[in-house]
Amino acid sequence: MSPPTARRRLTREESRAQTRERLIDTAQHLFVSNGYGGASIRDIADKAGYSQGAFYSNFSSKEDILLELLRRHMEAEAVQLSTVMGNDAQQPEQMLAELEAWASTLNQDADWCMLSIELQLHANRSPTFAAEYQKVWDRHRSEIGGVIGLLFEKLGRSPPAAPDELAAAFMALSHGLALQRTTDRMDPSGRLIMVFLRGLIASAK
Amino acid sequence: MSPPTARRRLTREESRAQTRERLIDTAQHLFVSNGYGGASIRDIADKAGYSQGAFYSNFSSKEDILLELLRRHMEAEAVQLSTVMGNDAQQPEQMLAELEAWASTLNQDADWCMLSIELQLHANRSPTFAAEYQKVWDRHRSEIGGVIGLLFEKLGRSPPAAPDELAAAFMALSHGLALQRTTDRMDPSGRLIMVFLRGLIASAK
Amino acid sequence: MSPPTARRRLTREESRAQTRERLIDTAQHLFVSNGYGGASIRDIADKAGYSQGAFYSNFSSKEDILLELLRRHMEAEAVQLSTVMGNDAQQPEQMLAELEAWASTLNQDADWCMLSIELQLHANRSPTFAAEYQKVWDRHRSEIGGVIGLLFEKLGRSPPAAPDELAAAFMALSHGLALQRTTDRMDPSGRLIMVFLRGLIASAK
Amino acid sequence: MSPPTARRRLTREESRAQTRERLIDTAQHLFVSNGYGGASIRDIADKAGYSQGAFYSNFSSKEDILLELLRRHMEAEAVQLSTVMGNDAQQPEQMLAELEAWASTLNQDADWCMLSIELQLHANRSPTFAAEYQKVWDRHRSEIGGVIGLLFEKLGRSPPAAPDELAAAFMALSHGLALQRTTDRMDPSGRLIMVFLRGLIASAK
DNA sequence: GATGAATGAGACTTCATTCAT
DNA sequence: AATGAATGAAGTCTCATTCAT
Repeated sequence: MSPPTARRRLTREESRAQTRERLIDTAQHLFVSNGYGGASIRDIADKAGYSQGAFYSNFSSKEDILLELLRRHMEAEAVQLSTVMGNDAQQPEQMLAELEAWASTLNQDADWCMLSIELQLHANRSPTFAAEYQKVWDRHRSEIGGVIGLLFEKLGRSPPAAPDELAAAFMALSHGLALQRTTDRMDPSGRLIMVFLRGLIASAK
Repeated sequence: MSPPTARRRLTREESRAQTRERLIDTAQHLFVSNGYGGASIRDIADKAGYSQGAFYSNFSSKEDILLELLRRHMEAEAVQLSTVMGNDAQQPEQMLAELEAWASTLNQDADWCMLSIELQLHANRSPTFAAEYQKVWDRHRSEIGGVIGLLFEKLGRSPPAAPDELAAAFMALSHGLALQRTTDRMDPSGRLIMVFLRGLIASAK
Repeated sequence: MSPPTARRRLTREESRAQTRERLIDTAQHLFVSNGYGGASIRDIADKAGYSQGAFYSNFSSKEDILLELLRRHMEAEAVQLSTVMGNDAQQPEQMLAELEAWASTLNQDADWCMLSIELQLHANRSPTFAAEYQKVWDRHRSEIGGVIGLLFEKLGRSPPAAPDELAAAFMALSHGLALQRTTDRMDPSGRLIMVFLRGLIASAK
Repeated sequence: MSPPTARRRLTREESRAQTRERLIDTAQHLFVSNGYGGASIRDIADKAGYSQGAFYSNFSSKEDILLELLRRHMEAEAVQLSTVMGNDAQQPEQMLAELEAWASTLNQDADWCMLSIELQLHANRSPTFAAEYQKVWDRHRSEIGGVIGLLFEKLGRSPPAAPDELAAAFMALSHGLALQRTTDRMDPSGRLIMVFLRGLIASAK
């Protein structure tokens, strides 16, 4: 009945998905700028253009939407990493170059890192959330740890600490730097991360 | 004035100071465990053993007590650093040893780092607070930056990034690691910081 | 139209009737256990296995389904009473025995009485509902009153109060006792009602 | 400073007590007319002339104020009963006369009985509340049971059911009749209760 | 200096109901 | 006939803050 070229009216499922998506986006922005506790559901719904009830027909609670953000965060980070580390037959120089490319992405979106921090903070406070968080976190850390281990292996050197620990340290560095970020200052996160990584390599035997 | 043997009744000023002190201590604990937003003034007053009114007799607002915590935080960190870096005629080996001692103190009290994070988070959200925070932060960073610069100087090498940036990075690392801390896992913060520092030195020319 | 051997697909009307029936049953259970105000339409629909929309396809409002329950309640009580009081040429002893049988049915289903109470409570609060309720109630009371009047007549005694009042009192007694019912205590409603009835007869001249 | 004859400014305690009292009174009226579930804390506070916060600085929850009403209800009923049954050396005729006086008080305040019903209903739904309720209820029932037992003893007859059961039945009767009460009809509760009581006596041997 | 009752705004959440699908 | 996403009002409760005592 409606011509295929015209902007089609959304099906019910699409419409629901759109609502969900808008709420999730808005929630992310507000969690980042006001913190999880500081962002109210009223604000999220209002800014997304819906009623509070719409929020609750899409999410069971405030924590529920944070869980959804956690899932997406993890997924996106995994995708990002696998994109960077795509070709498996690599020279160490290539790996370093790609790591540098990856590190520089961290600069782009401070929001992204701030969300990590909010997730971590909330995990420290809500046992329910902590359980989910731990799974995601452990997996991500061990993926990065794998990359680091591989790098040192290809360089024929032994890493100065367990790869997983180094992975955690790099994430810590990145989060800590995000925390320091102000709007008026240029952000050196990516560069500093590489400085530290080169240092580790230099000190490895 | 009061007989030395009897338990002296506190003067009015001492009593007031005691109240202040107890409120500050309690506030710190609660800000750390619940976050600034998650800690209520009623909780602070209750747990400190006072009424809400007592809080407002000593502090003008919730942010006011956070400012006081900020001041003390800065002061304590300065003292800590100057204790470690006391003797100014030092060999690089001594400096490293003392830095290691300092880094290990960071393990001791996760609360300390979490407070840093809460301060930083609140600075990102409240312009009033941000102004005060920036002063303290800049000063502290440049102090640590000084130590790092001096270290490289004594080693006769040039640091792989501006000393202030490196200082910020080490603080970021320490905060990021504190954020990861769970009760059940041993905390490798101090050790990792030294691993990274040695890396920097190794890569410096 | 449909082959008699196969499980016949429900006609549209039958299907609708089934939906209605299930919703009514579920509503009754929930009104009884949570009260009219405490039972939500979402709960009713969910527990009945339908959507909220299905509810509104069958009933115009929450009060509407309560009205339907009222109608059925009245009808069922009338049937119950007429079953018990079926043969009109009776001896007083027979009547008492049959009343006893009837009274004992009140023990069986506390839910039944609790529904009466919910209906009465809602009638006290909603004028719309009260109008309908009053009709049903008056009719039921006068039916029971008729039985009581007849009993005393056959006994050749005059009742110690207007039969309708006595009827109301017996219903009150039964409802009040239902209200006291707890799961862990055996319910003496039927027996107590007979004790009171025998008392009335004994005191009548 | 203020003359003793002038309307004195309330002390803090008096003021608090006044607030509590007004909230309790208002709550009772609203619970009776709208039911426990139908009365909102907003309404209670508003009609009492306070903010919602004032409610919560006097009661910890909605159930808490219902518990307070329960306590007062019990106390008042105990007082009422002991007033009626004051002189312990009584003739049966006196006792009956006094019981009649007591029964007639039940007519006065339908609200009183409706509150009983709300208490009972809520006890059937909230386990927390049920525990408290049971204590009060058991005690009250056995007090009335005592009076009934004594009456039959003085009459030299044995009651046609356990005195406690009879007590429960009379309370049930009174509650059930309260439930039937409408504004436009005169209330025969007291009279009917006496009719039933006389019946019991007449049928006792 | 300290109290804590009271405020008013705002938190999260549930509800009866509507309406496009 | 039935769906269920969305609404807007209302629910219980907590908060930072004020002020008479």
